[in-house]
Amino acid sequence: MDEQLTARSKQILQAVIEDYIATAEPVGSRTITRSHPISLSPATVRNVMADLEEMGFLVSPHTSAGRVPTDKAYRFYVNSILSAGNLQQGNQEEILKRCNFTGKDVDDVLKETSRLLSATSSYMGVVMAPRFAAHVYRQIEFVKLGSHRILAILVSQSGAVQNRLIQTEQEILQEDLVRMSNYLNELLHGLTIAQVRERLLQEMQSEKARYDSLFARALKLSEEVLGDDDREVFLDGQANILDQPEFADTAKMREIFRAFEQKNLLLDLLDRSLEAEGVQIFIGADSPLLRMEGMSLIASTYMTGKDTVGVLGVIGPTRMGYGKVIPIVDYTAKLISRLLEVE
Amino acid sequence: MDEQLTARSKQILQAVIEDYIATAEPVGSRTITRSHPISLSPATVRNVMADLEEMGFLVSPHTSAGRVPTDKAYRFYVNSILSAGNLQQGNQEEILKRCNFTGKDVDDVLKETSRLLSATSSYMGVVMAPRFAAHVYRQIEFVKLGSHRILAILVSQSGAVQNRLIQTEQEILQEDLVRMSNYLNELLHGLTIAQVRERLLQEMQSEKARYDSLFARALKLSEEVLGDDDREVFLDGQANILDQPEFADTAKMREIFRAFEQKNLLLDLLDRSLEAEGVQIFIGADSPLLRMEGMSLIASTYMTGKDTVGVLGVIGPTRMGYGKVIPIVDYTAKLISRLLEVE
DNA sequence: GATTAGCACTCAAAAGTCCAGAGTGCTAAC
DNA sequence: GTTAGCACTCTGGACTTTTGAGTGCTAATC
Repeated sequence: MDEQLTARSKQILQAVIEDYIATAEPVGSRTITRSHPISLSPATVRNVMADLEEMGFLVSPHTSAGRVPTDKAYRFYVNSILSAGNLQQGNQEEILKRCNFTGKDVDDVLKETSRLLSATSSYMGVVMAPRFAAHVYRQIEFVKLGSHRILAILVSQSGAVQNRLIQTEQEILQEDLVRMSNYLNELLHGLTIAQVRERLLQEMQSEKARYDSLFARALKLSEEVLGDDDREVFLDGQANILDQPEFADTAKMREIFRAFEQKNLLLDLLDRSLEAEGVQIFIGADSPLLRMEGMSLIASTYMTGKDTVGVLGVIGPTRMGYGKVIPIVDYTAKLISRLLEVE
Repeated sequence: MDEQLTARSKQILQAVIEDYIATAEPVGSRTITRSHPISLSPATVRNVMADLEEMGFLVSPHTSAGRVPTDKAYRFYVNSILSAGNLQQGNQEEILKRCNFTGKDVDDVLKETSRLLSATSSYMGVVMAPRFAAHVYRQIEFVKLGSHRILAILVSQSGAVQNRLIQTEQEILQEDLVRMSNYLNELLHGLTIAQVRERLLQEMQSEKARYDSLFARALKLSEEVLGDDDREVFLDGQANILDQPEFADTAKMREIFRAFEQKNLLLDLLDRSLEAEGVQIFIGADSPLLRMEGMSLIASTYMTGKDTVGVLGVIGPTRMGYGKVIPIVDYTAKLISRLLEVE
């Protein structure tokens, strides 16, 4: 990947990228020599830039404008320049100061986290909730609301709650409901929700279900609570991208908002980041969603205990303050992991 | 309010408003005579329009543009022209087709409703959830997750669920938790959450709390679940307003998004609609939020049984298709009321 | 007396023109 | 290898012109 760039080219590439990140304007040879401590004349810089353009790191929007970094340049920047230690520190206090998670349930915490990410990065914050299936079963509870209406509440070990309103055909007695949940709590204790699902299927075919109709009905009810398992995504700070000059044009903006309205595109992207651990960076063409809109994603997985369960991150323009945002995402992911572990 | 407009002026005012709603361009005398079946010459229409301007129903952005309806005109339109029966029907099938509420809990239903409203109106849909305090207490449940971690779950009669993670200082035994919830369920049965709150305060001062420490602790725990009672607001379809030509300019757009990011402004506005029953219309200057952004709100209260509990509605530009949206809001409110009643 | 035709006038938006500035590539000198 | 110099290019902003929709007024008409 290193493609033998000389130290000088690297330095100049870095200068171009950082100027562009700061101004969102194509940057020219002159500007660089002024704003960076490079003891070269503009003419020399021009030569180097021409080479970099040749190699595909830069493009000029038209003959006589400055040059703009390509996705390839950003990738190189992130991998070879930033990782060499140019990451900024010191947002940790800000993050800690902003987060108040006390007494919230898991979903609220994650929602709050997306807000936190967007506020500290000033781009969009995104959090994908753990797949419910990954949680460990803790308890099921049936609350009778009316003669034919039951509220089923499923609680996981980590405190996530899923509830569902169920209309029943026959009336079920309160005491039967209690017996049912006792059945189930014993049967399902310690399994993950995914395992629970399998187990229910098994049991429904079992001898016991055949002669014990109450048991059978219990299985059926509990299956309903497990019904859907769409992952939730929390997205916050859309308004932030309005401030990015590259999206000033209305048509562009509309496209972006429309794209992010469909959370499934976003889900696909986040799903991919689940595959590897730690911080990952998707730049432009890495994903259909991002490519179209000229955006990047900095994502990190987070865990409960030792299981990777979800992804959180920041979405911004490719021209994003990577040096600042990467540590933010990294730190936040660790914070959430720690939080979920204690729980 | 009728301010003696002649039938002809009314007709012309209506024409101006409807043209403007359709095109978002100032409308001139010529345009009207062409697009409406009015057997008058442009010159005559001009005279009438001049009168209407005098009366404050129209303004011209500048000398030689057409004219634009004022808020006053919209109000007149909504009250005196539309209510005379120009409401369109026939969105009911679309609404019914789009809504799938089966098996969702209350919050999900309301969220889905805001989506429904925005999709059918093509403006923004907004739903304010019932104040939790208005719900009737049904049951409280404590689930022990760890030695010092308890999940408290509060269920209302209508199936709304509120849960809270609580860190305790001393460990509480499972069986004590069961006794606690039994206490509370008996004590609080049939009260509204608001009453529950008062009752808890009373009880905490009582004799019993003084000598029965378990009881006292139960009270304290349950108080925590009641902690916050911020009303939830679901807002959907922000992207829709991007399509409105009057907001094409980026600065305007940004303003709007920022304004709606702070849900408290929205809450204030919606709170006001709670005061009266049925469909209400706020146009521009009626509210600080709307005035600034040139928007209107069509809202309706909805109920559970016979209690007004929440508000839902549509927010769009003042130049909004009132004739279409009013019935949508009305019908949706009734739909939700019916749904919550059965529950 | 209400309605209409005619006309001079106004103004904003669109199209056209011009200019300055930033930038480039190339060549020749250092 | 580096740099100075120069001719060339292109965009964006300022300024002007044109166009067209619309107005208000007056005088003629129904």
